[in-house]
Amino acid sequence: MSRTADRSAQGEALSRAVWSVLAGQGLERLTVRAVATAAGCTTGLVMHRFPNRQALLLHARQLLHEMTRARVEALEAEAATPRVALRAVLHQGMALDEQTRQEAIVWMGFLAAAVADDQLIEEHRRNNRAWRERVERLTAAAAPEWTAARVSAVALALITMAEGVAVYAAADPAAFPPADQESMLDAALVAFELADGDGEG
Amino acid sequence: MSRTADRSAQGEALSRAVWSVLAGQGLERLTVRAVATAAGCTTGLVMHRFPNRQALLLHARQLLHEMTRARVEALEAEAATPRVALRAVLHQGMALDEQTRQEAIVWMGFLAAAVADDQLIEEHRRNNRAWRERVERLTAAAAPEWTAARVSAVALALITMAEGVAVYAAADPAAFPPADQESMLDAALVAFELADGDGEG
DNA sequence: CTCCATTCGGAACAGGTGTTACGGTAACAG
DNA sequence: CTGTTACCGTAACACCTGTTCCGAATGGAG
Repeated sequence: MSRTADRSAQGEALSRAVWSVLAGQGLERLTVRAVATAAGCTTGLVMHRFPNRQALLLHARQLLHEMTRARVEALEAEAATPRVALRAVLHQGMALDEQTRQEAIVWMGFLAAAVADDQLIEEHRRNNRAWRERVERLTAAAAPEWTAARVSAVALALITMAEGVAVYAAADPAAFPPADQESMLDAALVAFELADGDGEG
Repeated sequence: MSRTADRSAQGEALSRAVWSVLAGQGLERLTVRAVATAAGCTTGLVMHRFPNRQALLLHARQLLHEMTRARVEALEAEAATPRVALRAVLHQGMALDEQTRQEAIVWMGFLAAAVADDQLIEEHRRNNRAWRERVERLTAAAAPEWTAARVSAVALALITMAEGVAVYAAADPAAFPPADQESMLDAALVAFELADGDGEG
């Protein structure tokens, strides 16, 4: 049965085409024809894979989440300590190279599209809450003596900082070079007493 | 000469209509007709006030910046100490009520639109750099003994945190209530030793 | 009042949009 | 080989987009 494999492979290719258009031309030019051109096919194929444009966007959004989730879990698994894991997970969310910069633009494009799309906003909220819980869990593991309230506040600060700087750097890479982002992250981890090397008790 | 006053008043009314559509219907439905409907006029008036849609969006973007700048400068002027000013300026940037929540959505919408619009992205970068310089100046005043590098890193952390949480809360108000945002901000200010009441030397 | 300039509503236009339906074609079963 | 089936490119469809343009109001000047 190579048919289902082909179908899912095509779905992934089309989702990547959605990301490509979203990153390169913006939400306003994210048309079915632009996606088809980016994927090297025609609108016919697109509309045979997905019932409509909304479903195409939703699938691309879900696949983006799934890929970042896999990447983050790999980083978490190979980290020696919770603090290393926390830093690695936050680090990968910033816009440090062209790849992550485009991801930030795409993430923002989906968020802007979600304003008028119930399914997309629901997907965003589900993913975002899972993301928050992950960072809260890592923060709690990195500072076991903290209260739940402090864990929540600090985790929220770290999350919004990483996502915020990713969006900032995506929109103005020259003004927010990777070194600035990293020194910001490390300054925050030190300030919150979450840097590797701090006492943990 | 009530004509120029009328013109600028109409320009402002149309810009507010742009914000309204952007906040309520999203970037994809931000059409000239939708703006005209929101402003209670026809497309004819819109196209007589602005040469094209791009100029309309740019004016709305500039007006948004001008209003937030005025609000921030008023907060800064009435603050007793640099630390109070810093907190107030960061505080107003979060999404704590319906007004600021919509502003965050509009800000994000403009940013998403700027991906394919050279003038909008230039405007965003100019405004963003001015914003960064303002917070760096406030941070330096709040912690005079710091090095420029530390001021820059901490200011960037505070900026991205406030803007990031605004976007998060705008997209999911139930998950990020004002209390969470404020405790996050205060936790960060305490951690960076910028809270009112800390020693300043 | 007339005359004129300005303003703006509304229709019209060309082009682009999402979506549908029709044919051809390639692969596979017999 | 033939017949069938799934697949997908192509061309249409109706609608919506930004923009242009014409004519009708409006209001002040002489």
